[in-house]
Amino acid sequence: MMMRLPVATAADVARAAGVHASTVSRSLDPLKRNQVKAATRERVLQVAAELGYRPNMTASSLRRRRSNTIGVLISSFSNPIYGEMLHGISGELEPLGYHLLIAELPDDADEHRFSNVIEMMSSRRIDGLICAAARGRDTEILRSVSESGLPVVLCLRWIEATGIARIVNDDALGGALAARHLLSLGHTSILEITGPTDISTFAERARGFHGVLAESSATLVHQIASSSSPSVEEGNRAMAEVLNSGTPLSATAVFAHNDLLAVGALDALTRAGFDCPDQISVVGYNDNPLTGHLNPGLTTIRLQIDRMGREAARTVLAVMSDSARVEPVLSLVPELIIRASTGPPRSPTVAEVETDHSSAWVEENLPSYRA
Amino acid sequence: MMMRLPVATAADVARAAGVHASTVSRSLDPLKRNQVKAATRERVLQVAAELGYRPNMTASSLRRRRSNTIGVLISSFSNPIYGEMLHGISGELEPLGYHLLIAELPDDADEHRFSNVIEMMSSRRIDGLICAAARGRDTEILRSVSESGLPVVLCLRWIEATGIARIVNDDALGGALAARHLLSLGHTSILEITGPTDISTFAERARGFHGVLAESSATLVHQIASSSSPSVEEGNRAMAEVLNSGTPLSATAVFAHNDLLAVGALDALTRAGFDCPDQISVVGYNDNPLTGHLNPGLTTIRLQIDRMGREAARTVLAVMSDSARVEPVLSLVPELIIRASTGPPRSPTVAEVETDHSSAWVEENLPSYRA
DNA sequence: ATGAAAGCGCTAACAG
DNA sequence: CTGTTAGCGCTTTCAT
Repeated sequence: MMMRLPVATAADVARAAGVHASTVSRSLDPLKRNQVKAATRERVLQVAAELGYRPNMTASSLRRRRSNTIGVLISSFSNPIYGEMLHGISGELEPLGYHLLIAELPDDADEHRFSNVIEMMSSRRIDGLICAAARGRDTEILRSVSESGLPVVLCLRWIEATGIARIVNDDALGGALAARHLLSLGHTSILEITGPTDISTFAERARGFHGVLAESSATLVHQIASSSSPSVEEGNRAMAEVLNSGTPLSATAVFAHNDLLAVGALDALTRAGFDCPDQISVVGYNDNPLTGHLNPGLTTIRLQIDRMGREAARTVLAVMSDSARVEPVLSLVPELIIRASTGPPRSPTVAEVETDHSSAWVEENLPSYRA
Repeated sequence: MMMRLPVATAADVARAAGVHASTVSRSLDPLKRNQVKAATRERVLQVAAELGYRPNMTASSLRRRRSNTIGVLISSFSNPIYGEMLHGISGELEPLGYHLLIAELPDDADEHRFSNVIEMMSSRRIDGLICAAARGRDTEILRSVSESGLPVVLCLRWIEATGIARIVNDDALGGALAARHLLSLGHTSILEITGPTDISTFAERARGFHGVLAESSATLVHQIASSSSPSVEEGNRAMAEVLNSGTPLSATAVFAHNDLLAVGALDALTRAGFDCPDQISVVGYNDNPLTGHLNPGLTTIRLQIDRMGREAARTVLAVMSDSARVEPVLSLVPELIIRASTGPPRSPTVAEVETDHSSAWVEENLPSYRA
């Protein structure tokens, strides 16, 4: 199968077909093809195919002032949640002829770096931006970018900026689900391992969690895990620090802001001789791949990541075409996945312990992938 | 909708600075800035900063016939291996001012789709292509693309095409490591769950695995898992099929071509009452995140994915600047990670069973990420 | 050291 | 319907 790179230009095709370059352009434009006589168009398409003509998108972008490219900002390629999200975005956008300019923006990068990346993207004339890496400190930049006319959609993480559409998970609800689950099991002394709170996802998880606890008689031991990276190591370190603090562990349950922190905490607890779930319950967040197969299977909060990506993609297109009538906020509902890492506390506190294990169990639905 | 602020052009800066646009261009070009008198350059930079001037990369690309963009083809965003790889590629390329145009190309897509994506990328004037999604059937296309002059580097997966650089893992060695490990434990009847063999990674794993077995007295039960998707479900299905076939399971060990297949197989085995590793050993491949925390921890093959991405990035730059003197093949060495899912067979066959559990154990080194 | 001129390849606007 | 004209914004000769 011979295939050559676009070396023929519209002018070449025009010459070979005996027409003008603009007629070539029109013949290939789906919106203008019927401005061309069918016979002429046929001939142009025929010649174009023979020469292997592909319009030069760079020239087209320059002239049309649009690139059919959507910029996407993520905080890390290594986090499977972003893979899932990009899958959704890509699945929605590629069939429509849009392509993705993706940049990784680590959470410890400063705002300067952040605005540099955005400027680089807009200098490439992206038609819209999906930002899934926003931190509190980026509010001003994002607001001014949005006000300058670039269609922006916040995805996953939001910031305080009215006028910017956001597609997020209801993380406050997620935090509340975790809290209610632990309370319903009878836990009254709970430890929380948080992520960086200038990021909405973590701030909201904490808010929802605290809201529910405040209305109960349960006690919260608050433990900041990391202003840096919510990883297995970090969860391990945070938990070990508590365990080695001298005071015996009063908590009978742990809520970690993501699955990795939870796994790390579980490691530390297991090494310290605690049995999960008999002596300590652990709840994670995100429902990462394989969390259902851990030892024990991790109770966690599942998010609609793929759908979030798809909705963000649809929304950025909507903002591009008519920003006025775009629903500014879509908050997706998370789901509690109960597995084996949570159970009643060692010494159940009083009365009715609702063990909703059986009723709320949700069938596994892991993504499929290969190497 | 607020209008996009009129961005300053080089002409605007030139007018405000009292110079010609070409002087603006030269003042900002790192390679030509010393062709401009220092005083003039200062003034230009000053004005450019005041006006917030950013060169329009689209125009620049059109004129210079290069885009500072590298195309990357992956088979699925959902596979964490690609996240890791993109992290490496991005980490290497972004600091040098290159950006990534990434496209997802599912393994079940036809060659037509494949060449469409490549043409779309080259119509955007990508400066080079890193292909990590190649299947056997794409050989012709990739060869002709490479021969047409676009710098191409194969990453992760290779095809039969001399003249195209490749950065891959030594998957044959990986397969051999798995085989030697199982043989050293004393297994003599082994089942293999393969991935699609028109993809080099899986074909090589099988080749290396078979090579070692052929020199032993062990028997292989060959089981094709999927021409489609090597997922948990697929491993589950494949294993269940064997277990339900009527004949009792003769194998005492399973080698799955990736971790997901292994986890699925393990599920099916556990449900059928087999204890791992006492009654059945399982080896996976890839060392996905959290596999070390599974129940039991999964013995698997770890790859240098991040490094592979970095090397691929460096290599594509090398091909772009001087394709003649590029080392055409880099094969990275995989590593056996022994965990709890493998042990001696139920009825050890004869003599010296080398249990290398303790000696070859490797410290966990999971990537850190957050949501 | 700087300016003038000439496009890169495409498409919108305007004729006819 | 189709051709002509005129750039998009930048970089590169080629002069000076």
